[in-house]
Amino acid sequence: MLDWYDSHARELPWRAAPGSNAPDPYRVWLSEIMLQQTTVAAVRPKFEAFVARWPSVEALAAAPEADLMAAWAGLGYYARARNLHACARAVVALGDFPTTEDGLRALPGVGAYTAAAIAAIAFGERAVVVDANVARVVARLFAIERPLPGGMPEVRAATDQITPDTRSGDFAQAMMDLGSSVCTPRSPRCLACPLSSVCEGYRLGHPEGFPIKAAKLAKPQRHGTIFWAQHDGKVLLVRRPPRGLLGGMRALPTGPWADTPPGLADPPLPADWQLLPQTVAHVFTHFRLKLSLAVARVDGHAADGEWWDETGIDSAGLPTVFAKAADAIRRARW
DNA sequence: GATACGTGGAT
DNA sequence: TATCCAAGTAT
Repeated sequence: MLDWYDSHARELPWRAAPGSNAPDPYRVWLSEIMLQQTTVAAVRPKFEAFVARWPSVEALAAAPEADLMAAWAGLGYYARARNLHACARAVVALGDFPTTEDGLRALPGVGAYTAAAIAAIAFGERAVVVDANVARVVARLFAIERPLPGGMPEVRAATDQITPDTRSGDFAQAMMDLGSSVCTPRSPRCLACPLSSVCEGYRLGHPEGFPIKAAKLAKPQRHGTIFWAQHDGKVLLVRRPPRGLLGGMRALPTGPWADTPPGLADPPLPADWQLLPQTVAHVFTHFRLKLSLAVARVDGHAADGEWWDETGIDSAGLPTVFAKAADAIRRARW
């Protein structure tokens, strides 16, 4: 795997250049948080923007949390952004990043995977790094029958057996690159795989059958209403509660979310609200949302929130669901 | 152990 | 269009 990595590693902005010294722990940490359940393609431009704006953990810790949340907009899983800020401050308070897996594990937003990845990649510690790519490769390599996630202890034990004592960070990244480009979920390219000669899943003739996974639950359909209050070229935005869905993010005001369209229930301020004919659909991790769009021209009513220049709404740092709704409303004639 | 938590690309 | 899936963590 290390030989394969030396000739096939992807060039990624958070990786040290080939032949250079160990990568910057700040960049490794930031990239690992961003990459949690998120594709490389989505992370790359966000990572570049973050390190350009905040080149060090000290700079990130000193930033207002609202700036960080807005910069994170569009990446999803916004608890990561809140934890990122808390973690940066914790690291500054400590003086530097912990260098051990246990020390890293204690930081906000750093779980078992991320602690192992940072320890191995940034600090050269031997650590067993198991992400979704590694789990898939290892489940095929050993033809692990126990469905995931219940079979994760078995996957972890098998990964431990094949993790080398040196360059375990490169080994982890090699396994992830292999999972991403060769040992893919649907149609693995076994003819290009350096492990095919020792892969039990390949020998059995159905590597794509691993890992076995528990069935997923259907997503319920829910409904809600977005309120677009416009006054003198400005639109009312609010800050969502600090925890829960889209927690802490700047947002358009919404009414309750329910099993049937809630209409004009719970507007942010009294006005002559008008429902537009179109709706906006959005899919979250665990439910589908169909949004009605309520609009009103208001005359300077007091309301909790901030009035944001409508033409600059793209710079407000809105989560995608609200950006979609804003686009639909601005394109509509009303 | 189960559930909440986003989004966009691939198939 | 529908489904799957991603460098998971917190509770």
